[in-house]
Amino acid sequence: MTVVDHDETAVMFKALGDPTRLRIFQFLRCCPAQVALDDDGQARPADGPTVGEVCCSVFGLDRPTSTISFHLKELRQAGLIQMDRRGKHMILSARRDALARLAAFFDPGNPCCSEDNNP
Amino acid sequence: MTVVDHDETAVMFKALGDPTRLRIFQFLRCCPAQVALDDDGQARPADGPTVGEVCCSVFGLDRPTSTISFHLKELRQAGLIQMDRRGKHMILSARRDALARLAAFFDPGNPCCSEDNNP
DNA sequence: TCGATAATTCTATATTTCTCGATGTGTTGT
DNA sequence: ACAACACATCGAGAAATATAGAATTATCGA
Repeated sequence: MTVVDHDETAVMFKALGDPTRLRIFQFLRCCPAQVALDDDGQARPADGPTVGEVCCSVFGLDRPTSTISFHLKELRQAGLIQMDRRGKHMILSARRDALARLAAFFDPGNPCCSEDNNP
Repeated sequence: MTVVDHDETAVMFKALGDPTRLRIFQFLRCCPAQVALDDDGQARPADGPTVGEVCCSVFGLDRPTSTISFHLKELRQAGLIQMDRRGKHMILSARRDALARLAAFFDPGNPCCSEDNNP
């Protein structure tokens, strides 16, 4: 059984608790980055929305990129998104492990009363 | 397909984004209130943890009830919990519709790219 | 190397949030 | 009616957060 760390999970929820960040996250979730295989065999986002594109698509130019940058940092530090440099751009993508973790948190079949969650 | 209101969902996430509230919510989720049938045939929590019990179980007496009250109000206003008066006590319970909504939000099968979510 | 582009960091400010003690409200038992 | 109990609300203070503009870093192309 997966041990759920409440504090880490709370950080994720807090990150998603801001409407601006939630819109960004939903946008990224819906525009999955193409993946390419690394030299190591690791899958890495090879193409996808950039910071500017998110800023434009989600907010229609009426917000400075510094604000978006701030929110992207929050999402990244919460473990919700990944940012990979691609030349001058940064490629953004939602982290699937984060999505899986949150999905598991709300899974009705999840035995939440185990000692993992109620120490 | 259910239309997802981002702002309302963000309010839920914000409510769960505080460690104190997340612990309360998890506690309530794991201690489901017994339900009784109302005169109208409506199911209502008939028994379950009270404010004082939550305060004691989750925080071990080292917090004033006013603080817990503040967080319970946040959870209630976010639509995450229900509070029913039972004499001097308040019976607390996690709202199943909220849980279902959040579960649907993270459901991998959820077609998040529909116009519902990307206006 | 220089300029242009993309994005981050810095600084300041306004707002919100969390916390706690004191006070208030509602209910039960006597 | 009155005291005791459970909980909510109020008020204040400290801390965190969101926002935007200015300055900075990093990368690419000429």
